[in-house]
Amino acid sequence: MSRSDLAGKAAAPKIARPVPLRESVFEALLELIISSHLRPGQHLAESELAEMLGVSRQPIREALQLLSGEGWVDLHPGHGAFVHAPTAEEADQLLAVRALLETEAARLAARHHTEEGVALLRALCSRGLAAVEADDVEGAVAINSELHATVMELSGNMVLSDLAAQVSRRVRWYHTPVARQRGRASWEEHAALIAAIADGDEDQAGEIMKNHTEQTRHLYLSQLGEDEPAEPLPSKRRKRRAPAALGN
Amino acid sequence: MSRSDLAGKAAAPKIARPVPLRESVFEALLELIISSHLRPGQHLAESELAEMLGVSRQPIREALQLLSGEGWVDLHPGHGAFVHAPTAEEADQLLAVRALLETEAARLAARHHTEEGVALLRALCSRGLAAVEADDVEGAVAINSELHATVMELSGNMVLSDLAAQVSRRVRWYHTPVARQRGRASWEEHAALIAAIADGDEDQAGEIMKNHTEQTRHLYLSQLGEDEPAEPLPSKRRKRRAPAALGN
DNA sequence: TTTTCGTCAACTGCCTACAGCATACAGTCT
DNA sequence: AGACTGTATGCTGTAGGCAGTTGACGAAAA
Repeated sequence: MSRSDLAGKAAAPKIARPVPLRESVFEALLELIISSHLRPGQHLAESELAEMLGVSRQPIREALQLLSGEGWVDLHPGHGAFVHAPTAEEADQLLAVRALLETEAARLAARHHTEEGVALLRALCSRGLAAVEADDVEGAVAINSELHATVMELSGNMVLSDLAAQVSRRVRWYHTPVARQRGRASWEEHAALIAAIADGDEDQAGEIMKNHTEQTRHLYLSQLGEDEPAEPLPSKRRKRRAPAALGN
Repeated sequence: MSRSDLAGKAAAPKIARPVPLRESVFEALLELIISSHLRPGQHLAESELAEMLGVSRQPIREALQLLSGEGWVDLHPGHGAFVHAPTAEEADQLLAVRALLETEAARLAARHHTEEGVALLRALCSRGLAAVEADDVEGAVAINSELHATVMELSGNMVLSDLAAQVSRRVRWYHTPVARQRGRASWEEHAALIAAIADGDEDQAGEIMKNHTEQTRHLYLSQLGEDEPAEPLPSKRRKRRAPAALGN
């Protein structure tokens, strides 16, 4: 009797992770991409990567698929993988979508706010402020991410949260040191946001988050405009997958 | 010299598609999942699927990764793949997010509207209406999808468009025959939406799309409430990657 | 010189095979 | 009887290898 006949059993497997090789490869390649050791548009030969990382081609292939799913590389069937070439236009769109998702999350968080949730946010906020005061930029950035992620969690919409996380990861392409520039102001906005959430004031929370994210967006863009020499490819239209047949 | 040294070359390869096996497998498995031949929570043994489809495990693995990326299956490292167990809660969240994305798209489409775009929408709308009049449900559904996809395109935000497409595909889990129920009303809303877009009236377009999608959402949910025996678990908060324990 | 065709190297997609775990079962001990 | 442990089976993760195809380079023809 094969295990798959036990439909519905699906007892939650232990999350003791042997950390499959594919994930290490994923991390390694991601690091190479972010650090620009693998450059945008570059063709990624599986054999080459396999040799470079000392593994076989199989884990490489799977890691590439994961990377493709998050938008780091483009997979062209029969032609291999290419490092995704980010454009200023795409960055703008990415940040706009992120703003949209986060704004909605803030509204929902305000609607469903709980004691513990607000307490958690407040704790993060003061930790973040402390980090800023101590000039601990790395720490502040980390806490900032955590705070935003927490707001997403508190929205109660897991789908929204997952999507936002995905988008946020992609923004890492443009890892300009924006956080350094916002400093205190950003954390004051956070405090105001938390207050609005605690009051259950949806509109206020949404408005604050909107301004907050839009401001980050403008900062990113001005930063990009400087050091990005603009993309060589003029934003080619991607092939479309079959549309989802569903009714409205 | 290896080909990958030619960074920046990245000439978009011809999209002459030999249709890799992995994609056929993807389609086949998706069909099996949607048709409930593979049931939610079921463990998918690679060897079994491989034998069933007459291919080796490799394309199966890759197809499973693709399916995982779109939320159809859950991958648990070291434990294999499980058919994702959708819940009413998730459906609600999915539809809420879709409404959010489509509403924003409608606003943007109104802002950036063009002659051709509006003409395209009008054509689709009348075709859709004709299909409804002719009781061609399948056709109407297809045209409806195309119309919504077109609005997404016209928003000019490719990231937003892709994300919405992804979400819309996931909604196919809940492929209740909603379209049959909305009928004419839906297409009248479409017409109003197009008029607002043509006028460049963002707020109006956004409002119409919001109502439009929210209505669909309510219809879906009421439908789900009926024929879905409702998930056994009373909307348990999802753990990190723990599978939805189904049918205990 | 420019164009076309043939040859060739390299790469992708796929298959087979093996090692390491995880789960299930049976036998043993308390 | 119940709990525990050893064993066996099946599955995943990975390696290695082969066939088909793509793209590039160079030679021959216009």
